[in-house]
Amino acid sequence: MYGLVDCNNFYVSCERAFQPRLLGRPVVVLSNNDGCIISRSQEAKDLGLKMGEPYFQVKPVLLRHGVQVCSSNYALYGDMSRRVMHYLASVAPEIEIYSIDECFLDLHGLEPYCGEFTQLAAEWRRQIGRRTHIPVCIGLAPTKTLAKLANRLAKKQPGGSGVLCLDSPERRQWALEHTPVEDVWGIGGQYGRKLHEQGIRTAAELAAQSESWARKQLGGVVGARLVRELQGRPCQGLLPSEDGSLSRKSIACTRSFGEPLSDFADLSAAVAHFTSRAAEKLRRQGSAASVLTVLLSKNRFGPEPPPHSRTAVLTLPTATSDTGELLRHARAGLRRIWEPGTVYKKAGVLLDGLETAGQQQLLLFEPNEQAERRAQLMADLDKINQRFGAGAVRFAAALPQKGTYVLPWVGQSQFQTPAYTTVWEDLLCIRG
DNA sequence: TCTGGGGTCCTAGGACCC
DNA sequence: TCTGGGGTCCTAGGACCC
Repeated sequence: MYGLVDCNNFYVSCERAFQPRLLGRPVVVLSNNDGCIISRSQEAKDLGLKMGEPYFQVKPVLLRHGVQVCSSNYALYGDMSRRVMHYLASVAPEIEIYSIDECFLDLHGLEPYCGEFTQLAAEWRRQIGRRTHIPVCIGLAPTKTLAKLANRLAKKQPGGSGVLCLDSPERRQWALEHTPVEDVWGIGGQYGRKLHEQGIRTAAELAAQSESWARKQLGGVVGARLVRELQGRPCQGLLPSEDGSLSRKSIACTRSFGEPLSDFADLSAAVAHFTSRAAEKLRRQGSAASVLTVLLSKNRFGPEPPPHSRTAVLTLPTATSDTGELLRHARAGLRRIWEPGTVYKKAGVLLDGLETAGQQQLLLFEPNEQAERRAQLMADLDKINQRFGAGAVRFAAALPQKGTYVLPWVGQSQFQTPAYTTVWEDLLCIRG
């Protein structure tokens, strides 16, 4: 049996956990620079507000209905996510953290120790609510795809228990018949339209197709796997990891600017900042990168025809996780694509060709003191920043100009809430 | 005026090589 | 009129997921 735990309207729920006055009211959370709506409470959904809608377009609607607006607060969401995942990892045999607000559970082998999966999941759900104030729903089924489907139905039952277990063929058939085909995991807009044209409207009708048909219609092996999983035959297990956190094949740090930038100096500082952040993520998962991509984008909504972005892909002489070295390559990449007089709206750094860190040193015949000292320096840097806050110690290349700490690429977050759980100064104060 | 970020996987044309 | 074939890399983009 597989489980899928999904935090309901996660970002909004995190804000509500520390601001109970937001309960029962329409709330939305905005993306970077207060750009788009990325999380909505049920009340906000009921007003017809859509995922990804630009804030400036729906502002009148938000005002009219008194919708509470929050800028995104990733320090808070990341920490709340860790708490939920940590609890699940302590009670389930295996977990796979699928995203910041979702994780798969592998419950195989647990059957002898629990009478009813439904009761067990309901207890986990209750515990998560008690410990974090984050509401979750749990779907249980013999495959990951069916667990996703069960979760979706659990969420839709008004006043339901928040748990749905598809442990019999009859329940699975019922669930498939009550799921529109476009809501199946892996069916997006394109495939959804295509299936409707062929008269396939529900997950049940899709599950009734043959594997060879799916192979032809839905992108080869991926489609065949999807149909098998809907039929209750598992073809994907949990992805392996030490603690549930997936080891990524690529790591990115990209950002739209608050104000458009043109100067090489500004863009260089922004790219250096993104490189530093990406390098930190890289070291956190114990990897080294052998390919670095620098990305510059113009305004993709502007009147200019595409292309709107340029990339420079650099193959590094050896895989590295050293911020200093990555900064050198990033700067060289930026030089290659930057054009004077061009107005840019976004930049980014992507790290690919990831290997396990340390491996590449085995290629050397003698121990490399220099490399060891650099590795120690990076470890110390990460330790200091973990203790005193991100960016407490930085490379000078990631500073905008001598003596200033104003980052020209950082935009407005008008409705920022405190980082309640990760910054001492932001700790919630309750007066008795 | 303002329209996110981080992933995975795939496609397709052109350059270049054998 | 006819004018190789196959491989890799580079670049830009699409589809899908959260």
